[in-house]
Amino acid sequence: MTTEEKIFNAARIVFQKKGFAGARMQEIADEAGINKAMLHYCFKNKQLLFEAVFMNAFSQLAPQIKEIFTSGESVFDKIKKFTHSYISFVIHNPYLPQFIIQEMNNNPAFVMSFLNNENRPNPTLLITQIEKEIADGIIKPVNPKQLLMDVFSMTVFPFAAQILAKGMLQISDAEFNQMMEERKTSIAEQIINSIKR
Amino acid sequence: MTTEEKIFNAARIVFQKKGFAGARMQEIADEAGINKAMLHYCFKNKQLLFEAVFMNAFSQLAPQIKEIFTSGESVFDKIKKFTHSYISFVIHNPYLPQFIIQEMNNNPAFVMSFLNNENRPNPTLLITQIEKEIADGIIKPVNPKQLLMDVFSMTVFPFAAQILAKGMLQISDAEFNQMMEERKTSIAEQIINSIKR
DNA sequence: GTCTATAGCCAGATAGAC
DNA sequence: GTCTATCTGGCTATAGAC
Repeated sequence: MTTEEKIFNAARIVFQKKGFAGARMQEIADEAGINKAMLHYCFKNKQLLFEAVFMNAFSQLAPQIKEIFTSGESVFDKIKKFTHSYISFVIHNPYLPQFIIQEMNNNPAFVMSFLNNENRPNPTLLITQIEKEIADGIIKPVNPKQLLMDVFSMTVFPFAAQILAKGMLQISDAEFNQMMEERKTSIAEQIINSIKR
Repeated sequence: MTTEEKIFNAARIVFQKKGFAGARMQEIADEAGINKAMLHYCFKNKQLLFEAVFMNAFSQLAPQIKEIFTSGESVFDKIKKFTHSYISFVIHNPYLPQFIIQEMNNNPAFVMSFLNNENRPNPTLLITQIEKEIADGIIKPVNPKQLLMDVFSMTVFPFAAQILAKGMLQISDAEFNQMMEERKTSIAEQIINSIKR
């Protein structure tokens, strides 16, 4: 593993746990097992190191969103695939959702820059598809955006609010993971069941 | 409005927007329209000021959780009441959920201290009640904790991930509020519909 | 490329006048 | 109580030896 990779991985851990403002360059250096000066040698400054980490985090999740937004399958299949692939991935990167949401709130301007480029996932096609399947009598009449909000909510929230959820519902780490395994299929089942004709 | 109240309100605004680590005492003082030294005169230090704000934020939401956890109504009625009252409140305090979730992640140890006291909302009774209504044939067999996770997810997530959700689904502030109004009733309808016998 | 030492700045906190 | 001025520590960033 190159020094740059060691720094990058350490930075990911620290930034995801503390956020941009709370992270300390010294802590990242310690985590990487190298000297603080190397961070600046490799990544110039804190902001650029952060942007590298954030962009990487975002790019790991974006393809799955893009898939549900643009693939040619039926709406039901898309929902099934999304919940399954998203949870499968994020169960091994449990701090990613909260990290992204947090930094979006703390620094919306910066983040919007690459939510507004032409590569951002665009829901228009999927919304049109939902409207078409409603017209075809496959799906009950629903607000397509509400449907998408439901899917994202049920899938992402348990991870984004992980500590709160564990504390409130009094569930252990093991039980949490077990529940998320179940949700890979149960979320799609419930939603599809409630909207199918 | 007393000076203390001016400071407290300013602190709430800044802390909720920037988080503990990102907030600056100077910014809070400017927001309050008073001098930085007054912050320390009134609240001793940044940590204590933050704790006052956080505890206040948490105590505004806790009663609604307690209500669903302990009141004597049916499970269906509880779900209906919770989604309605939670959204009604939070629509006027839209940064509260994200604020609480963020600081829980950044500083779990501190927050757990008052999630672990005897006053914390305890879900045990509600879980028992759900199991009873399942045994009575009112509710289909489901994992009670998954059911609660569903309710919280659908209700809280849109606010917690507000900026992300607005960006992804391309919805304006007005449209967002309109959607949340609909969700006051639609969430409960969908969930109840999917679990009732 | 990797380190030590340090510059320079900024934010939290305090002293002290009024 | 409210202010101005200042101290102090810690953090980002850099200079410079090896």
